[in-house]
Amino acid sequence: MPRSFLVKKQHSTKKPNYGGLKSETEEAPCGTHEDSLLYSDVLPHHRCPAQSPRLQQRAQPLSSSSSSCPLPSSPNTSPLSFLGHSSEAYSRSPVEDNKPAESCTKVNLEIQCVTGDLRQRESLLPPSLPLLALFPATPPGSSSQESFECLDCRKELLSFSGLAKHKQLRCEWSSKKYFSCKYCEKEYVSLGALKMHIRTHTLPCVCKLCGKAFSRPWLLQGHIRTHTGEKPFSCLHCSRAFADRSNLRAHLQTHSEVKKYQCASCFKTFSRISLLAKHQEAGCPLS
DNA sequence: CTGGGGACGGGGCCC
DNA sequence: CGGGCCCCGTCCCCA
Repeated sequence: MPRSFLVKKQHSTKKPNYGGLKSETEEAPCGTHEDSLLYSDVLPHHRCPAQSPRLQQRAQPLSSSSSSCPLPSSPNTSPLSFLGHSSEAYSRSPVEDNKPAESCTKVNLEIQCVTGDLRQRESLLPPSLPLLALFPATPPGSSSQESFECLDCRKELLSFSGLAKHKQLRCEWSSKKYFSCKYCEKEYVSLGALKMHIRTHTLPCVCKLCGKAFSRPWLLQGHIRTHTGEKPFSCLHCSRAFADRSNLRAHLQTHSEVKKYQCASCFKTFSRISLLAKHQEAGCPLS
């Protein structure tokens, strides 16, 4: 599992300096803090068809140049900047400046999603660039009969109204919605999942003792136990206690005669899959 | 080198 | 829909 969002990134120091984190997030303490979802947090990446894994299969060659994807796709670029809106107004977040997060939550949220809906896509385009001009279903010179192609399912319709009706009522792909994270490339089918994921970027839960930031309250609670020394998870087989349930679970493996993870070659068992992996990487003598 | 503990992460599930 | 919790997992450190 990638740990790119881990706060702890200084491998050489056991006690990382969280001063920088504190300055950015201390005004958004967990528990009272509401997720600071801004426009830019939940606005979709403006993917051209070729950017979507699903759409990629059906992507048609729109153009040989990068202009085939006229919409901005960089997560660092305000998706609305090209619409004439103030880029700053839509891209600021607690991570990017030191404004109290609470002030950001007052922003009237406009949740959009990546969808195949023609009207929504069109609304994201500059008024000067009609959608059909960007994605002609009939390449110039290839046919005399003009048609309108659904970009999502490749079905061709004879009229614009037919295309609109198709997308509204019949196109299976057009009803699929995607919520994209502006900080990374991840996509989610629900807004709730995306909001939770965004917390791994914004890290709204801040330890008041050391300033370290976490994505979720219970992670902070677990961290606070490292300060207080509280160990609520006790082993039933010995006197040991743990601050973390996962660590108790791992500890319970040490009491087990047969460990959970077994080498298929020598049948030696290990309490952790990482130990089994090490055993196999080092070269099992019987393998 | 191995095994175990500590700290922490993300996704999913339930309420 | 959001919060809390659980599960599974990783990485680091140390004996």
